[in-house]
Amino acid sequence: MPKVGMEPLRRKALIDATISAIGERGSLDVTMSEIAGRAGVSSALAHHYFGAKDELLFATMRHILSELNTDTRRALGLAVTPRQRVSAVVAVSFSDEQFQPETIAAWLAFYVEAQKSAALRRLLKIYARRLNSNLMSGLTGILPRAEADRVAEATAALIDGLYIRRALKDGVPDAQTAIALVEDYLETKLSGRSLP
Amino acid sequence: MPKVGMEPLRRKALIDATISAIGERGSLDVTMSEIAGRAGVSSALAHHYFGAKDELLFATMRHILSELNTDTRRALGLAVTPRQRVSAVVAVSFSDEQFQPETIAAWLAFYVEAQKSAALRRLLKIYARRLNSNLMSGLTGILPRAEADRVAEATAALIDGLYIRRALKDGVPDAQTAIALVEDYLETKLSGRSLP
DNA sequence: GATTTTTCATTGATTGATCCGTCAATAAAA
DNA sequence: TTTTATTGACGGATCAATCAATGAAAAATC
Repeated sequence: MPKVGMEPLRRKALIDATISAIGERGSLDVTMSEIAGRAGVSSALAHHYFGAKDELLFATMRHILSELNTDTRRALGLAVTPRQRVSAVVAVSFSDEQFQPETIAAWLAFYVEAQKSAALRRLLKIYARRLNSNLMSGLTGILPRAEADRVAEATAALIDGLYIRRALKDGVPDAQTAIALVEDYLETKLSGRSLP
Repeated sequence: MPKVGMEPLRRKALIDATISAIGERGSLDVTMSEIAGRAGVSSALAHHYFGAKDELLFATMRHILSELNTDTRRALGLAVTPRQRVSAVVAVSFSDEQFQPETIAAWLAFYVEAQKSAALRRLLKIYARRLNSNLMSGLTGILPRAEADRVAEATAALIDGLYIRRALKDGVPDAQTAIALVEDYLETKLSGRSLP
């Protein structure tokens, strides 16, 4: 069975297993054995490819954010008007790929872990900055700078808040409702406005 | 030193120590020894009064939510108009007592833990329901039912989102700005409206 | 008021379980 | 024969939880 070129396959399998394990258990308190087991390998192999648990978790978070980024770029590519850009960012955040319980649970768990790990914190700051930048790329075409800043901040907070509530399966259960809430907010802030 | 009636004092000290330990470390991964040490007692005593670590954590979360509730009731008591009731709820959420890094970090950590612990999940659901109910107690005096529901949901999500961002010390660092953001949202949704 | 007894407070030491990370060994391509 | 893939077993560290033992206040007894 041992064939060459297993590394990328195993890495992918282990990262997927990490997401599903974290998603099911709802926290980063998953053992290397459990993750490896889900990926169909021994825990020793997980250590072989990732060195330490920290690095596996880090790689997993990077993978999640990377997918979010890819999806966002694709959606932004299709948007034409500034208003569409804003909606595209929102839509992706609650898309089927991103708004899954497993992913959300992992995202939340990483948020907590970021308080301990400087590396994770850096990663999440990048996410936050990117989300802000993506929102601003649309908002600055509609609102004056200062106001755009505030709306971006509020929208980002709103998205994060809906995420966390989803994680607890409390209130706003489905993506449709979540999008509607954010869009409703944006509409009241943007309606009737145009480039000043 | 051993005197009678130590129990309530120790319990309080241990809960305070738990909050500060969690706040400093940023997660529930604190040992009983560390907590006990901060409270100036042995870990055996912590077990003596709380039985298990779970119960100490549970008691700590209950304490945090209980304080939030007390403050909210006081603020609501001073509010006269429905609009003031809404603002009171928001103000308390970001008051000096509630919006402290330690408390926020603990709150976030408990959010994650709630996915594992049914007891904690129940506690947080109560918090969510109470927050919603408190907001609605003002909003129903201003908006029609359906719309009030949506605004309450969005406001709650906004508050939670600002909390989580505060935990990461990213964006919206101070309470003033946070309150301004939420109030700005409320103003756009409520301005010019009155009981239909 | 002096004593004995009971209750409460407290801890050091220990146990048992969990889990990360390592390592030597195996097996199959290349 | 060298490289790559893979694992079982193990060492070592950490911790939650227990327990027997100690000391000191309070209550009961005389």
